[in-house]
Amino acid sequence: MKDVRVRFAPSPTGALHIGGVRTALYNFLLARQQGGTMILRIEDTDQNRYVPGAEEYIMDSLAWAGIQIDEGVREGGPFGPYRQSERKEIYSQYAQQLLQSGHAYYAFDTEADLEAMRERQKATGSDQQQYSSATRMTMRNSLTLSAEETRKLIETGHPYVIRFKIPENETVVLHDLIRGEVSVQTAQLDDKVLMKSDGMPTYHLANVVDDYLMKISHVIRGEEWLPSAPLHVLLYKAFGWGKDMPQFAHLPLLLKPDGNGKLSKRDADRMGFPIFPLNWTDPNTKEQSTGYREAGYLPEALINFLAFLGWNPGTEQEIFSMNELIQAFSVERIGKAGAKFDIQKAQWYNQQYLRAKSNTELATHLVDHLKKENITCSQDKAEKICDVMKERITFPQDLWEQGKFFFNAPASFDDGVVSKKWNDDAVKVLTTYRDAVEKLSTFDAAIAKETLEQVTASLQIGTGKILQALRVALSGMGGGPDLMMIMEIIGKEEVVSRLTFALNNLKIKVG
RNA sequence: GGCCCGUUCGUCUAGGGGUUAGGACAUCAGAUUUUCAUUCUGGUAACAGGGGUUCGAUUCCCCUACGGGCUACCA
Repeated sequence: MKDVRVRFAPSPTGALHIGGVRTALYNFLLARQQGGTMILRIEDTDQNRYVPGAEEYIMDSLAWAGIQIDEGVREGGPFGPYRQSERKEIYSQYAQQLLQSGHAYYAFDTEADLEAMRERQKATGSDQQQYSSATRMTMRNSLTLSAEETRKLIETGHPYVIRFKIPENETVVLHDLIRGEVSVQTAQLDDKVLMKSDGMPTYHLANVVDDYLMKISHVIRGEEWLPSAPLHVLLYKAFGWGKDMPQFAHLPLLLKPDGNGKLSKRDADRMGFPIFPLNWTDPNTKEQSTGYREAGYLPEALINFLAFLGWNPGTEQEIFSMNELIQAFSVERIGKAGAKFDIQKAQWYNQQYLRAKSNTELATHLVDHLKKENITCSQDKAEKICDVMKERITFPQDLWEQGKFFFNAPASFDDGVVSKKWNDDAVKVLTTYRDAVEKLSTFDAAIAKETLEQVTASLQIGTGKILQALRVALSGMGGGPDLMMIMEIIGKEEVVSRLTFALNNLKIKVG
Protein backbone atom coordinates (compact mmCIF):
# COMPACT_ATOMS: atom_id res chain seq x y z
CA MET A 1 0.00 0.00 0.00
CA LYS A 2 1.01 3.54 -0.75
CA ASP A 3 2.61 5.48 2.09
CA VAL A 4 0.07 7.46 4.00
CA ARG A 5 0.81 11.15 3.76
CA VAL A 6 -1.84 13.59 4.91
CA ARG A 7 -1.89 17.31 5.27
CA PHE A 8 -3.65 19.95 7.25
CA ALA A 9 -3.70 23.06 5.10
CA PRO A 10 -5.08 26.12 6.84
CA SER A 11 -4.81 29.63 5.53
CA PRO A 12 -3.37 32.18 7.93
CA THR A 13 -6.34 34.51 7.90
CA GLY A 14 -6.85 34.57 11.65
CA ALA A 15 -6.93 32.30 14.65
CA LEU A 16 -7.44 28.60 14.11
CA HIS A 17 -11.11 27.70 14.46
CA ILE A 18 -12.01 24.74 16.66
CA GLY A 19 -13.39 22.97 13.60
CA GLY A 20 -9.97 23.26 12.03
CA VAL A 21 -8.49 21.55 15.05
CA ARG A 22 -10.80 18.61 14.48
CA THR A 23 -9.85 18.43 10.81
CA ALA A 24 -6.19 18.47 11.79
CA LEU A 25 -6.86 15.81 14.41
CA TYR A 26 -8.48 13.38 11.99
CA ASN A 27 -5.58 13.82 9.60
CA PHE A 28 -3.14 13.26 12.41
CA LEU A 29 -4.92 10.16 13.70
CA LEU A 30 -4.87 8.54 10.31
CA ALA A 31 -1.22 9.42 9.79
CA ARG A 32 -0.13 8.00 13.14
CA GLN A 33 -2.23 4.90 12.84
CA GLN A 34 -0.83 4.05 9.44
CA GLY A 35 2.72 4.98 10.30
CA GLY A 36 2.35 7.83 7.85
CA THR A 37 3.36 11.45 7.71
CA MET A 38 1.48 14.51 8.94
CA ILE A 39 2.14 17.65 6.96
CA LEU A 40 1.25 21.22 7.77
CA ARG A 41 0.98 23.36 4.69
CA ILE A 42 0.28 27.05 4.96
CA GLU A 43 -2.10 28.19 2.24
CA ASP A 44 -1.31 31.87 2.09
CA THR A 45 -2.08 32.59 -1.53
CA ASP A 46 -4.51 35.35 -0.69
CA GLN A 47 -2.30 38.27 0.14
CA ASN A 48 -5.23 40.48 1.07
CA ARG A 49 -6.44 38.25 3.82
CA TYR A 50 -3.08 37.54 5.39
CA VAL A 51 -3.09 38.17 9.12
CA PRO A 52 0.25 38.58 10.85
CA GLY A 53 0.76 36.12 13.65
CA ALA A 54 -1.87 33.71 12.42
CA GLU A 55 0.66 31.24 11.12
CA GLU A 56 2.49 31.08 14.43
CA TYR A 57 -0.81 30.84 16.20
CA ILE A 58 -1.88 27.84 14.15
CA MET A 59 1.35 26.02 14.85
CA ASP A 60 1.25 26.81 18.55
CA SER A 61 -2.36 25.68 18.78
CA LEU A 62 -1.68 22.34 17.16
CA ALA A 63 1.32 21.80 19.37
CA TRP A 64 -0.74 22.52 22.46
CA ALA A 65 -3.43 20.11 21.33
CA GLY A 66 -0.84 17.39 20.90
CA ILE A 67 -1.17 17.22 17.14
CA GLN A 68 2.40 16.77 16.03
CA ILE A 69 3.57 17.83 12.64
CA ASP A 70 6.17 15.81 10.78
CA GLU A 71 6.75 18.11 7.83
CA GLY A 72 5.96 21.77 7.70
CA VAL A 73 7.21 25.31 7.92
CA ARG A 74 8.85 24.80 11.30
CA GLU A 75 9.88 21.19 10.81
CA GLY A 76 11.10 21.39 7.25
CA GLY A 77 11.02 18.27 5.11
CA PRO A 78 11.90 16.91 1.70
CA PHE A 79 8.90 18.40 -0.09
CA GLY A 80 9.21 22.02 0.93
CA PRO A 81 8.74 24.84 0.94
CA TYR A 82 5.54 24.31 2.90
CA ARG A 83 4.28 27.85 2.57
CA GLN A 84 2.44 28.33 -0.70
CA SER A 85 3.55 31.90 -1.16
CA GLU A 86 7.07 30.51 -1.50
CA ARG A 87 6.00 28.11 -4.23
CA LYS A 88 4.73 30.73 -6.63
CA GLU A 89 7.06 29.71 -9.46
CA ILE A 90 5.99 26.11 -9.23
CA TYR A 91 2.35 26.95 -9.80
CA SER A 92 2.93 29.19 -12.75
CA GLN A 93 5.03 26.46 -14.30
CA TYR A 94 2.19 23.98 -13.95
CA ALA A 95 -0.31 26.52 -15.20
CA GLN A 96 1.84 26.80 -18.31
CA GLN A 97 1.61 23.07 -18.74
CA LEU A 98 -2.16 23.28 -18.72
CA LEU A 99 -2.07 26.18 -21.15
CA GLN A 100 0.06 24.19 -23.54
CA SER A 101 -2.05 21.08 -23.35
CA GLY A 102 -5.17 23.11 -24.05
CA HIS A 103 -6.71 22.58 -20.60
CA ALA A 104 -6.43 26.22 -19.68
CA TYR A 105 -6.56 29.62 -21.31
CA TYR A 106 -5.76 33.25 -20.66
CA ALA A 107 -8.62 35.59 -19.82
CA PHE A 108 -8.45 39.36 -19.92
CA ASP A 109 -11.94 40.24 -18.80
CA THR A 110 -12.38 43.11 -16.43
CA GLU A 111 -14.65 43.16 -13.45
CA ALA A 112 -17.18 45.03 -15.57
CA ASP A 113 -16.97 42.45 -18.36
CA LEU A 114 -17.75 39.69 -15.89
CA GLU A 115 -20.63 41.61 -14.44
CA ALA A 116 -22.06 42.26 -17.90
CA MET A 117 -21.80 38.58 -18.72
CA ARG A 118 -23.71 37.65 -15.59
CA GLU A 119 -26.40 40.17 -16.45
CA ARG A 120 -26.72 38.77 -19.94
CA GLN A 121 -27.10 35.27 -18.58
CA LYS A 122 -29.66 36.38 -16.07
CA ALA A 123 -31.64 38.06 -18.85
CA THR A 124 -31.87 34.81 -20.79
CA GLY A 125 -33.34 33.18 -17.72
CA SER A 126 -30.41 30.85 -17.35
CA ASP A 127 -29.97 28.92 -14.13
CA GLN A 128 -26.38 29.88 -13.85
CA GLN A 129 -24.35 32.94 -14.54
CA GLN A 130 -20.98 31.35 -14.92
CA TYR A 131 -17.84 31.70 -16.93
CA SER A 132 -18.22 28.33 -18.59
CA SER A 133 -18.55 26.49 -21.86
CA ALA A 134 -21.81 28.36 -22.33
CA THR A 135 -20.23 31.77 -22.10
CA ARG A 136 -16.49 31.60 -22.59
CA MET A 137 -16.68 32.14 -26.34
CA THR A 138 -18.34 35.49 -25.72
CA MET A 139 -15.55 36.73 -23.49
CA ARG A 140 -12.17 38.31 -23.95
CA ASN A 141 -9.75 35.43 -23.72
CA SER A 142 -7.18 33.44 -25.64
CA LEU A 143 -9.95 31.26 -27.00
CA THR A 144 -11.69 34.15 -28.73
CA LEU A 145 -8.62 36.27 -29.46
CA SER A 146 -5.97 35.37 -31.98
CA ALA A 147 -2.63 34.10 -30.74
CA GLU A 148 -1.11 37.33 -31.90
CA GLU A 149 -3.58 39.50 -29.99
CA THR A 150 -3.18 37.38 -26.90
CA ARG A 151 0.59 37.65 -27.02
CA LYS A 152 0.41 41.39 -27.47
CA LEU A 153 -1.94 41.89 -24.53
CA ILE A 154 0.34 39.92 -22.26
CA GLU A 155 3.47 41.69 -23.46
CA THR A 156 1.94 45.09 -22.97
CA GLY A 157 1.21 44.26 -19.40
CA HIS A 158 -2.53 43.75 -19.51
CA PRO A 159 -3.74 42.02 -16.38
CA TYR A 160 -4.87 38.49 -17.00
CA VAL A 161 -5.88 35.37 -15.24
CA ILE A 162 -5.53 31.77 -16.33
CA ARG A 163 -8.74 29.80 -16.34
CA PHE A 164 -9.33 26.09 -16.42
CA LYS A 165 -11.25 24.89 -19.44
CA ILE A 166 -13.89 22.58 -18.05
CA PRO A 167 -14.51 19.72 -20.47
CA GLU A 168 -17.98 19.55 -21.91
CA ASN A 169 -20.61 16.92 -21.25
CA GLU A 170 -18.73 14.71 -18.92
CA THR A 171 -19.79 13.14 -15.68
CA VAL A 172 -17.17 13.41 -12.99
CA VAL A 173 -17.38 10.67 -10.43
CA LEU A 174 -15.39 10.85 -7.28
CA HIS A 175 -15.22 8.29 -4.57
CA ASP A 176 -15.41 9.88 -1.18
CA LEU A 177 -14.37 7.72 1.76
CA ILE A 178 -17.19 9.09 3.85
CA ARG A 179 -19.94 9.69 1.32
CA GLY A 180 -19.39 7.05 -1.29
CA GLU A 181 -19.74 8.01 -4.93
CA VAL A 182 -20.51 11.60 -5.72
CA SER A 183 -21.09 12.50 -9.33
CA VAL A 184 -21.41 15.84 -11.03
CA GLN A 185 -22.03 16.93 -14.60
CA THR A 186 -19.27 19.13 -15.97
CA ALA A 187 -21.96 21.43 -17.35
CA GLN A 188 -22.52 22.51 -13.75
CA LEU A 189 -18.92 23.55 -13.29
CA ASP A 190 -17.45 26.89 -14.26
CA ASP A 191 -14.07 27.73 -15.73
CA LYS A 192 -12.40 28.43 -12.44
CA VAL A 193 -9.54 30.86 -12.23
CA LEU A 194 -6.29 28.96 -11.69
CA MET A 195 -3.84 31.84 -11.62
CA LYS A 196 -4.89 35.24 -10.36
CA SER A 197 -3.82 38.47 -11.95
CA ASP A 198 -1.36 39.07 -9.10
CA GLY A 199 0.53 35.97 -10.16
CA MET A 200 -0.67 33.88 -7.26
CA PRO A 201 -2.53 30.63 -7.80
CA THR A 202 -6.01 30.08 -6.46
CA TYR A 203 -6.69 27.39 -3.92
CA HIS A 204 -7.77 24.96 -6.59
CA LEU A 205 -4.53 24.97 -8.53
CA ALA A 206 -2.24 25.23 -5.55
CA ASN A 207 -3.95 22.49 -3.64
CA VAL A 208 -3.86 20.01 -6.52
CA VAL A 209 -0.28 20.77 -7.49
CA ASP A 210 0.96 20.61 -3.93
CA ASP A 211 -0.94 17.48 -3.01
CA TYR A 212 0.56 15.83 -6.04
CA LEU A 213 4.10 17.06 -5.47
CA MET A 214 3.94 16.31 -1.77
CA LYS A 215 2.65 12.84 -2.52
CA ILE A 216 -0.47 13.26 -0.43
CA SER A 217 -2.37 9.99 -0.14
CA HIS A 218 -5.53 11.20 1.59
CA VAL A 219 -7.21 14.56 1.43
CA ILE A 220 -9.24 14.92 4.60
CA ARG A 221 -10.92 18.28 4.72
CA GLY A 222 -14.19 20.01 5.52
CA GLU A 223 -17.41 19.40 3.68
CA GLU A 224 -17.35 22.92 2.28
CA TRP A 225 -14.87 21.57 -0.26
CA LEU A 226 -17.12 18.88 -1.59
CA PRO A 227 -18.63 21.00 -4.37
CA SER A 228 -15.22 21.82 -5.78
CA ALA A 229 -13.81 18.32 -5.45
CA PRO A 230 -14.97 17.37 -8.98
CA LEU A 231 -12.99 20.31 -10.30
CA HIS A 232 -9.95 18.99 -8.49
CA VAL A 233 -10.47 15.56 -10.00
CA LEU A 234 -10.61 17.17 -13.42
CA LEU A 235 -7.38 19.00 -12.69
CA TYR A 236 -5.58 15.81 -11.72
CA LYS A 237 -6.73 14.28 -14.97
CA ALA A 238 -5.71 17.30 -17.01
CA PHE A 239 -2.25 17.06 -15.52
CA GLY A 240 -2.14 13.37 -16.29
CA TRP A 241 -2.01 12.49 -12.59
CA GLY A 242 -5.21 10.51 -12.52
CA LYS A 243 -3.50 7.42 -11.16
CA ASP A 244 -1.84 9.35 -8.35
CA MET A 245 -4.96 11.08 -7.19
CA PRO A 246 -5.33 11.06 -3.42
CA GLN A 247 -8.35 9.58 -1.75
CA PHE A 248 -10.91 12.09 -0.57
CA ALA A 249 -12.77 12.32 2.70
CA HIS A 250 -15.05 15.28 3.25
CA LEU A 251 -15.80 15.81 6.90
CA PRO A 252 -19.21 16.85 8.22
CA LEU A 253 -19.32 20.37 9.59
CA LEU A 254 -19.49 21.50 13.19
CA LEU A 255 -22.85 23.14 13.76
CA LYS A 256 -23.97 25.76 16.23
CA PRO A 257 -25.40 24.34 19.49
CA ASP A 258 -28.81 25.88 19.01
CA GLY A 259 -30.67 26.48 15.81
CA ASN A 260 -28.94 25.66 12.57
CA GLY A 261 -25.94 26.65 10.58
CA LYS A 262 -22.27 26.12 11.03
CA LEU A 263 -20.55 26.99 14.23
CA SER A 264 -19.25 30.52 14.18
CA LYS A 265 -17.28 32.70 16.51
CA ARG A 266 -20.43 34.72 17.07
CA ASP A 267 -22.26 31.69 18.42
CA ALA A 268 -19.44 30.87 20.75
CA ASP A 269 -19.27 34.43 22.05
CA ARG A 270 -23.02 34.57 22.45
CA MET A 271 -23.13 31.33 24.42
CA GLY A 272 -19.98 31.97 26.37
CA PHE A 273 -17.54 29.32 25.27
CA PRO A 274 -14.24 29.54 23.41
CA ILE A 275 -13.94 29.00 19.69
CA PHE A 276 -10.14 29.18 19.46
CA PRO A 277 -7.62 26.85 21.07
CA LEU A 278 -5.48 29.62 22.56
CA ASN A 279 -5.99 33.22 23.53
CA TRP A 280 -6.04 35.40 20.46
CA THR A 281 -5.96 39.11 19.87
CA ASP A 282 -7.07 40.13 16.43
CA PRO A 283 -4.32 42.44 15.16
CA ASN A 284 -6.80 44.50 13.16
CA THR A 285 -9.72 44.93 15.51
CA LYS A 286 -7.73 44.37 18.72
CA GLU A 287 -10.56 42.15 19.81
CA GLN A 288 -9.48 39.59 22.38
CA SER A 289 -10.76 36.05 22.55
CA THR A 290 -10.25 33.54 25.30
CA GLY A 291 -8.84 30.22 24.19
CA TYR A 292 -9.70 26.73 25.36
CA ARG A 293 -6.34 26.53 27.08
CA GLU A 294 -6.88 29.68 29.08
CA ALA A 295 -10.47 28.75 29.89
CA GLY A 296 -9.11 25.70 31.67
CA TYR A 297 -9.71 22.95 29.15
CA LEU A 298 -7.12 20.21 29.15
CA PRO A 299 -5.83 19.41 25.67
CA GLU A 300 -6.48 15.70 26.09
CA ALA A 301 -10.10 16.40 27.07
CA LEU A 302 -10.63 18.74 24.14
CA ILE A 303 -9.14 16.19 21.77
CA ASN A 304 -11.31 13.39 23.11
CA PHE A 305 -14.38 15.57 22.79
CA LEU A 306 -13.52 16.74 19.29
CA ALA A 307 -12.72 13.24 18.11
CA PHE A 308 -16.21 12.14 19.08
CA LEU A 309 -17.89 14.95 17.21
CA GLY A 310 -18.57 13.14 13.99
CA TRP A 311 -16.72 9.94 14.70
CA ASN A 312 -17.11 7.08 17.13
CA PRO A 313 -15.39 3.75 17.58
CA GLY A 314 -18.60 1.71 17.63
CA THR A 315 -17.95 0.54 21.17
CA GLU A 316 -19.27 2.00 24.39
CA GLN A 317 -15.96 3.40 25.53
CA GLU A 318 -16.09 7.17 25.84
CA ILE A 319 -12.70 8.07 27.26
CA PHE A 320 -9.87 7.78 24.79
CA SER A 321 -6.31 8.96 25.14
CA MET A 322 -4.60 10.19 21.99
CA ASN A 323 -2.89 6.82 21.65
CA GLU A 324 -6.17 5.00 22.01
CA LEU A 325 -7.73 7.27 19.41
CA ILE A 326 -4.87 6.49 17.07
CA GLN A 327 -5.52 2.79 17.54
CA ALA A 328 -9.27 2.99 17.16
CA PHE A 329 -9.65 5.59 14.46
CA SER A 330 -11.01 4.82 11.04
CA VAL A 331 -12.17 7.14 8.31
CA GLU A 332 -15.00 4.76 7.47
CA ARG A 333 -16.59 5.36 10.86
CA ILE A 334 -16.84 9.10 10.39
CA GLY A 335 -20.48 10.15 10.19
CA LYS A 336 -22.03 12.04 7.32
CA ALA A 337 -24.23 14.52 9.12
CA GLY A 338 -23.11 17.75 10.74
CA ALA A 339 -22.63 17.65 14.50
CA LYS A 340 -23.94 20.27 16.86
CA PHE A 341 -21.31 21.58 19.16
CA ASP A 342 -22.24 20.71 22.75
CA ILE A 343 -20.02 22.50 25.19
CA GLN A 344 -21.58 20.62 28.13
CA LYS A 345 -20.11 17.42 26.84
CA ALA A 346 -16.75 19.12 26.54
CA GLN A 347 -17.01 20.14 30.17
CA TRP A 348 -17.85 16.61 31.19
CA TYR A 349 -14.76 15.36 29.40
CA ASN A 350 -12.69 17.99 31.12
CA GLN A 351 -14.01 16.90 34.48
CA GLN A 352 -13.16 13.30 33.74
CA TYR A 353 -9.60 14.08 32.72
CA LEU A 354 -9.09 16.51 35.55
CA ARG A 355 -10.05 14.05 38.20
CA ALA A 356 -7.80 11.44 36.69
CA LYS A 357 -4.82 13.68 37.35
CA SER A 358 -2.61 13.08 40.36
CA ASN A 359 -2.84 15.32 43.41
CA THR A 360 0.77 16.23 42.82
CA GLU A 361 0.08 17.53 39.35
CA LEU A 362 -3.02 19.45 40.38
CA ALA A 363 -1.20 20.87 43.39
CA THR A 364 1.51 22.25 41.17
CA HIS A 365 -1.13 24.06 39.22
CA LEU A 366 -2.75 25.38 42.39
CA VAL A 367 0.54 26.61 43.81
CA ASP A 368 1.29 28.40 40.55
CA HIS A 369 -2.07 30.09 40.64
CA LEU A 370 -1.68 31.07 44.27
CA LYS A 371 1.53 32.89 43.46
CA LYS A 372 -0.49 35.22 41.30
CA GLU A 373 -2.72 35.88 44.28
CA ASN A 374 0.35 36.49 46.44
CA ILE A 375 -0.38 33.51 48.57
CA THR A 376 2.28 31.04 49.51
CA CYS A 377 1.28 27.48 50.08
CA SER A 378 3.33 24.36 50.65
CA GLN A 379 3.11 21.61 48.07
CA ASP A 380 1.96 19.34 50.86
CA LYS A 381 -0.98 21.51 51.82
CA ALA A 382 -1.88 22.10 48.19
CA GLU A 383 -1.97 18.36 47.62
CA LYS A 384 -4.36 17.89 50.51
CA ILE A 385 -6.62 20.58 49.11
CA CYS A 386 -6.56 19.01 45.66
CA ASP A 387 -7.36 15.66 47.15
CA VAL A 388 -10.58 16.90 48.73
CA MET A 389 -11.49 19.22 45.85
CA LYS A 390 -10.80 17.19 42.74
CA GLU A 391 -14.12 15.35 42.67
CA ARG A 392 -16.01 18.61 42.58
CA ILE A 393 -14.30 20.68 39.92
CA THR A 394 -14.58 21.03 36.17
CA PHE A 395 -11.63 23.32 35.52
CA PRO A 396 -8.27 23.69 37.25
CA GLN A 397 -9.10 27.24 38.22
CA ASP A 398 -12.08 25.92 40.22
CA LEU A 399 -9.51 24.75 42.73
CA TRP A 400 -9.00 28.38 43.61
CA GLU A 401 -12.45 29.70 42.77
CA GLN A 402 -14.17 27.15 44.96
CA GLY A 403 -11.42 26.73 47.49
CA LYS A 404 -10.52 30.32 48.36
CA PHE A 405 -11.65 29.75 51.91
CA PHE A 406 -8.69 27.46 52.47
CA PHE A 407 -6.52 30.57 52.31
CA ASN A 408 -8.73 33.48 53.16
CA ALA A 409 -11.09 33.61 56.10
CA PRO A 410 -14.60 34.35 54.88
CA ALA A 411 -15.42 38.02 54.72
CA SER A 412 -19.10 37.36 54.30
CA PHE A 413 -21.39 34.46 54.98
CA ASP A 414 -24.03 32.76 52.90
CA ASP A 415 -27.28 34.41 53.95
CA GLY A 416 -29.49 31.48 53.23
CA VAL A 417 -27.50 29.14 55.42
CA VAL A 418 -27.09 31.70 58.19
CA SER A 419 -30.77 32.49 58.44
CA LYS A 420 -31.67 28.82 58.52
CA LYS A 421 -28.92 27.33 60.64
CA TRP A 422 -27.40 30.03 62.81
CA ASN A 423 -29.44 29.69 65.98
CA ASP A 424 -29.10 29.48 69.75
CA ASP A 425 -28.00 25.87 69.69
CA ALA A 426 -25.40 26.57 67.06
CA VAL A 427 -23.96 29.49 68.95
CA LYS A 428 -23.87 27.45 72.12
CA VAL A 429 -22.11 24.50 70.51
CA LEU A 430 -19.68 26.57 68.47
CA THR A 431 -18.66 28.69 71.42
CA THR A 432 -17.92 25.61 73.50
CA TYR A 433 -16.28 23.93 70.55
CA ARG A 434 -14.04 26.88 69.87
CA ASP A 435 -12.84 26.84 73.48
CA ALA A 436 -12.30 23.11 73.37
CA VAL A 437 -10.30 23.28 70.14
CA GLU A 438 -8.19 26.06 71.52
CA LYS A 439 -6.97 23.79 74.31
CA LEU A 440 -6.03 20.95 71.99
CA SER A 441 -2.34 20.20 71.63
CA THR A 442 -2.63 18.23 68.43
CA PHE A 443 -5.21 18.72 65.75
CA ASP A 444 -6.38 16.80 62.73
CA ALA A 445 -9.64 15.74 61.11
CA ALA A 446 -10.19 12.82 63.46
CA ILE A 447 -9.52 14.88 66.56
CA ALA A 448 -11.69 17.70 65.28
CA LYS A 449 -14.53 15.28 64.82
CA GLU A 450 -14.07 13.57 68.17
CA THR A 451 -13.95 16.89 69.96
CA LEU A 452 -17.07 18.09 68.23
CA GLU A 453 -18.94 14.96 69.17
CA GLN A 454 -17.89 15.35 72.79
CA VAL A 455 -19.17 18.91 72.82
CA THR A 456 -22.52 18.15 71.24
CA ALA A 457 -22.99 15.16 73.50
CA SER A 458 -22.33 17.20 76.60
CA LEU A 459 -24.75 19.87 75.47
CA GLN A 460 -27.23 17.27 74.31
CA ILE A 461 -27.57 18.80 70.88
CA GLY A 462 -27.47 16.66 67.75
CA THR A 463 -24.23 17.10 65.82
CA GLY A 464 -26.07 17.19 62.52
CA LYS A 465 -28.08 20.19 63.65
CA ILE A 466 -25.11 22.47 63.90
CA LEU A 467 -22.79 21.21 61.20
CA GLN A 468 -24.05 23.65 58.61
CA ALA A 469 -23.50 26.49 61.02
CA LEU A 470 -19.95 25.30 61.60
CA ARG A 471 -19.40 25.08 57.86
CA VAL A 472 -20.68 28.55 57.14
CA ALA A 473 -18.63 29.98 60.01
CA LEU A 474 -15.46 28.42 58.66
CA SER A 475 -15.95 28.77 54.90
CA GLY A 476 -18.74 31.28 54.47
CA MET A 477 -20.49 28.81 52.22
CA GLY A 478 -23.23 26.24 52.46
CA GLY A 479 -21.49 23.55 50.52
CA GLY A 480 -18.04 22.13 50.13
CA PRO A 481 -15.75 19.24 50.91
CA ASP A 482 -15.64 17.32 54.15
CA LEU A 483 -15.73 19.74 57.06
CA MET A 484 -13.32 17.83 59.26
CA MET A 485 -10.77 17.80 56.43
CA ILE A 486 -11.27 21.53 55.95
CA MET A 487 -10.40 22.04 59.61
CA GLU A 488 -7.38 19.81 59.41
CA ILE A 489 -6.11 21.70 56.38
CA ILE A 490 -6.64 25.23 57.68
CA GLY A 491 -5.35 24.21 61.12
CA LYS A 492 -6.26 24.76 64.70
CA GLU A 493 -5.40 28.47 64.99
CA GLU A 494 -7.42 29.35 61.95
CA VAL A 495 -10.41 27.32 63.14
CA VAL A 496 -10.37 29.18 66.43
CA SER A 497 -10.02 32.60 64.90
CA ARG A 498 -12.68 32.01 62.26
CA LEU A 499 -15.12 30.72 64.85
CA THR A 500 -14.43 33.71 67.04
CA PHE A 501 -15.01 36.07 64.16
CA ALA A 502 -18.27 34.36 63.18
CA LEU A 503 -19.49 34.24 66.76
CA ASN A 504 -18.81 37.96 67.13
CA ASN A 505 -20.31 39.02 63.85
CA LEU A 506 -23.20 36.74 62.98
CA LYS A 507 -26.57 37.62 64.39
CA ILE A 508 -29.28 35.12 64.99
CA LYS A 509 -32.06 35.93 62.64
CA VAL A 510 -35.45 35.63 64.22
CA GLY A 511 -38.27 34.22 62.13
C1' G B 1 -32.62 30.21 -7.90
C1' G B 2 -29.08 26.18 -9.45
C1' C B 3 -25.82 22.17 -7.93
C1' C B 4 -24.05 18.95 -4.11
C1' C B 5 -24.48 16.72 0.75
C1' G B 6 -27.38 15.26 4.78
C1' U B 7 -31.86 13.66 8.38
C1' U B 8 -32.20 7.64 14.92
C1' C B 9 -33.87 10.41 22.14
C1' G B 10 -32.99 17.87 23.66
C1' U B 11 -27.39 16.81 22.12
C1' C B 12 -23.26 13.26 20.39
C1' U B 13 -24.29 8.66 18.49
C1' A B 14 -24.74 2.61 18.07
C1' G B 15 -27.61 -0.46 15.23
C1' G B 16 -29.64 -2.36 10.90
C1' G B 17 -35.19 -6.08 6.83
C1' G B 18 -38.07 -9.45 12.19
C1' U B 19 -34.28 -5.71 18.44
C1' U B 20 -37.97 -4.48 24.86
C1' A B 21 -34.13 0.43 18.97
C1' G B 22 -28.32 0.23 22.83
C1' G B 23 -24.71 3.81 25.10
C1' A B 24 -22.93 8.75 26.59
C1' C B 25 -24.02 14.10 27.83
C1' A B 26 -28.08 16.83 29.61
C1' U B 27 -32.59 16.25 32.44
C1' C B 28 -35.91 14.06 36.31
C1' A B 29 -36.57 10.74 40.69
C1' G B 30 -34.62 7.70 44.60
C1' A B 31 -30.34 5.98 47.59
C1' U B 32 -25.69 7.27 49.90
C1' U B 33 -23.31 11.71 52.05
C1' U B 34 -22.90 16.34 58.03
C1' U B 35 -23.88 20.19 53.27
C1' C B 36 -22.88 20.89 48.06
C1' A B 37 -20.62 18.01 44.59
C1' U B 38 -19.31 13.01 43.64
C1' U B 39 -20.99 8.00 43.45
C1' C B 40 -24.93 4.33 42.81
C1' U B 41 -29.89 2.89 41.14
C1' G B 42 -33.94 3.96 38.26
C1' G B 43 -37.00 7.03 34.87
C1' U B 44 -38.61 10.39 30.77
C1' A B 45 -37.03 10.67 25.80
C1' A B 46 -35.70 9.09 18.97
C1' C B 47 -35.90 6.10 13.61
C1' A B 48 -38.86 13.75 9.54
C1' G B 49 -43.43 12.68 6.31
C1' G B 50 -45.55 10.03 2.10
C1' G B 51 -45.22 6.29 -1.37
C1' G B 52 -43.14 1.79 -3.03
C1' U B 53 -40.08 -3.28 -2.72
C1' U B 54 -41.09 -7.20 0.90
C1' C B 55 -44.55 -12.05 4.55
C1' G B 56 -42.32 -7.98 7.27
C1' A B 57 -39.11 -1.77 6.82
C1' U B 58 -36.53 2.45 11.24
C1' U B 59 -33.06 -0.33 8.01
C1' C B 60 -33.43 -0.92 0.63
C1' C B 61 -35.58 2.49 -3.51
C1' C B 62 -38.31 7.00 -4.98
C1' C B 63 -40.66 11.58 -3.84
C1' U B 64 -41.64 15.55 -0.47
C1' A B 65 -40.30 18.43 3.65
C1' C B 66 -36.61 20.30 6.48
C1' G B 67 -31.43 21.40 7.37
C1' G B 68 -26.59 22.40 5.65
C1' G B 69 -22.64 23.51 2.09
C1' C B 70 -21.14 25.67 -2.50
C1' U B 71 -22.35 29.04 -6.25
C1' A B 72 -15.25 35.11 -5.98
C1' C B 73 -9.12 36.87 -9.40
C1' C B 74 -11.38 33.64 -0.49
C1' A B 75 -9.66 29.60 1.29
